[in-house]
Amino acid sequence: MKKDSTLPPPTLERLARLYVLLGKLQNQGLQAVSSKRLSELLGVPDHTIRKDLSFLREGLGTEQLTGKEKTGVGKPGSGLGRGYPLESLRVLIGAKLGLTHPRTACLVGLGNLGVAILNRRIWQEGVYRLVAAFDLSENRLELLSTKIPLYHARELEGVVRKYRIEIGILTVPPEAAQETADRLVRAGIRGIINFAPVVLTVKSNRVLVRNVSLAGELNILSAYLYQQEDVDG
Amino acid sequence: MKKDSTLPPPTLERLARLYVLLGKLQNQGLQAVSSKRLSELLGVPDHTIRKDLSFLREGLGTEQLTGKEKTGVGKPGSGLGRGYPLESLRVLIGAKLGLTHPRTACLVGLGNLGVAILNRRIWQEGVYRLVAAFDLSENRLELLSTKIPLYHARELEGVVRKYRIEIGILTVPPEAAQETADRLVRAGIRGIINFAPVVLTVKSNRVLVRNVSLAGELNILSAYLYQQEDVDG
DNA sequence: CATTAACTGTGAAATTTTTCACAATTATTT
DNA sequence: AAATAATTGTGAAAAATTTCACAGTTAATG
Ligand SMILES: NC(=O)c1ccc[n+]([C@@H]2O[C@H](COP(=O)([O-])OP(=O)(O)OC[C@H]3O[C@@H](n4cnc5c(N)ncnc54)[C@H](O)[C@@H]3O)[C@@H](O)[C@H]2O)c1
Ligand SMILES: NC(=O)c1ccc[n+]([C@@H]2O[C@H](COP(=O)([O-])OP(=O)(O)OC[C@H]3O[C@@H](n4cnc5c(N)ncnc54)[C@H](O)[C@@H]3O)[C@@H](O)[C@H]2O)c1
Repeated sequence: MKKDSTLPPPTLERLARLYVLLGKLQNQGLQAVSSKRLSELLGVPDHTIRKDLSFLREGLGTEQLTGKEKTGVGKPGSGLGRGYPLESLRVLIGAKLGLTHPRTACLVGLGNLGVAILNRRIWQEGVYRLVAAFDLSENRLELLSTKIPLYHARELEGVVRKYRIEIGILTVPPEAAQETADRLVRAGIRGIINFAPVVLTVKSNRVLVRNVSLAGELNILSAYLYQQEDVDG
Repeated sequence: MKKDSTLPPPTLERLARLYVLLGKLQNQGLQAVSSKRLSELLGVPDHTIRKDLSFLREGLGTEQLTGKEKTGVGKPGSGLGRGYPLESLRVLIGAKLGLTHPRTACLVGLGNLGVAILNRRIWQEGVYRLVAAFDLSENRLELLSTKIPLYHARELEGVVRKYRIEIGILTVPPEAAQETADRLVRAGIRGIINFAPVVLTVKSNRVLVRNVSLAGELNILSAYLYQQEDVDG
C-alpha cells in the first residue's frame, strides 16, 4: 500500500465533505466547478479549497511531478468549462481518501432513527454496503420490509466477524449504547458512528469513533449565536 | 451585553461538547473531575482541556483578576474531591457560551428521523424548548401523540414569527430541504441544523447552518481508516 | 492575433492552535 | 509537621493551518 503523507485533519475532513458535494453536482449534470463556487456552496474560503486540492498532487504515481510543476487538476481561464472537472476531481479525491473500494457497514438499533438510516439512498450507491442490521425486538424485525439482511441482536458478533464488517452505526437507546459498542469492538469493528447521546469508552485505539450529537450541535449553534449577539449589541 | 473576546472556534466547539458531558457526569452523582479524566472521556489531550478552560477566566466580572492570578475554577492537589467541581464548571461554561437562557427551536418534517428527534429527552431538560413541529401530511400529524404542538407545514412562517423561533431542525426529504430552509430564513430563523443530504444555500449571513451528514461522516471515517491502513501496512 | 477575463496553483507570511514544562496548590499520608 | 502525590493554570515555544498575493494559464472576445 502506498505510503502517501497523511493529510492535515482539517483538509481531510473538508475533502471528505467535498466528495459528497461533487457527487451531487454531477447529478445536476454539471461538468466543472470553480473554487469560488465551491467556496459559496461549502462556506469555506476559496483559497482554502485550492490549498486543500493542492494536496492531491502528492503520490500521484509515475507522472514524475518535479518541484515547480503544477498538478493540473483544475483548468484556469475564463469560460463555462473552466475550473475543476467534476469527474476527475472526484476520482482524485476518492483515491486520496481511499474511497475507491466499498466499505461494509452494519446498523444496530432499528427504531425510528435506525429505520430512517436504513431507508437512505446512500446504500444503493455502492460506495458503502450495509450488509446487516440488528435489533433486539423480533417483532420489529418481522415488520420491516427491506432488502438489507436483518438479524436479531444476539447474532451481532457472529455476523460482524463473518462479513468482516468495518463500520458500525449505533442507533440504540442510550442505556444499550456502551454495551453494544463493546460487542462491536470485540467482534473486530474498525469504526463506529455513534448517534446515541452517550460518551462511549472505547479502549482499543484501532477503533475510531465519530459522534453525531444533537445536543452538541445545538450548543455549538447557540454559542456562535451568542457571540454574534455580543458583537451586534 | 458583555463584549467578551470571542473564543477560538475549536475551543468553543470543545466546550460546547464538554458542557453536554458534564451534565451526564453530574447525573452519575459525581462531584468533580480532573482534566485527565475528561481527556479520556473526550479523546482530547488533557493540556488542551486545561487551556480551553483557561478561557473561562475572561470577563469573569468584578473579581478583579490581576495578571498572574489564577482562575481558581479547578482545585489542584490529590484526593477524591480534586479537579474541577462539576456544578460550578458547568455554570461557567454555560455562561461563557450563552447557554443560560433557553433557546426556542422547531422541527420540520415528522418522518422517521423527525419523530426520533421529537422523542429525545433533551426537550424535557429545559435548555432548549421545542415549541413547534411541522409536517405536510395531515395524517401524520393526527397519528402522533406528543406534548409538542404540531402544525401543518403551511403555518411555518406564521408560527416561527409568532414565537420568535431561533433554531430550525430540518428533517424533510432532500427535495423539500432548500425550499423549507428558505422559508425558515424568511421567517427570521437564526440557525438551522440540517439533516437532509443537501447542501443548503443560505444567503443571509446572519443565519448559521450546521449540517449533520451521514455520508460526510462515513467518508471521514473511511479516510482515517485508510490512512491507518497505509501506515500499518 | 492581441487582449481580456476568469481562473488555478503555490511558496511564503501571517495567524491560530496546540503542546510543553513546570511553578503553585492542597488533601492525604507518614 | 513534613513529606508526598496529584492536580491546576499558564506564559512561552512549537506546530499546524490559513491567508495572501500574484505569476501563470487558457478560452473567449474584439
Ligand atoms: N444524534 C442524533 O441526532 C439523534 C437523533 C435522534 C435520536 N438519537 C438517538 O438515537 C437512538 C435511537 O433513537 P430512536 O428514536 O430510534 O429510538 P427507539 O427507541 O425508537 O429505537 C431503539 C431501537 O433499538 C432497539 N434496541 C434496544 N436495545 C438494543 C440492543 N441492545 N441491541 C440492538 N437493538 C436494540 C430497540 O428494540 C429499538 O427498536 C437513541 O439513543 C436516541 O437518543 C440521536
Ligand atoms: N443526517 C443523517 O444522519 C440522516 C439520517 C437519516 C435520514 N436523514 C435525512 O433526513 C430526512 C428525513 O428522513 P426520514 O427517514 O425521516 O424521511 P421520511 O420520508 O420518513 O419523512 C419525511 C417527512 O417530511 C414530511 N415533509 C415532506 N415535505 C415537507 C415539507 N415541505 N414541509 C414539512 N414536512 C414535509 C413528510 O410528510 C414526511 O413525514 C431525509 O432527507 C433523510 O435523507 C439524515
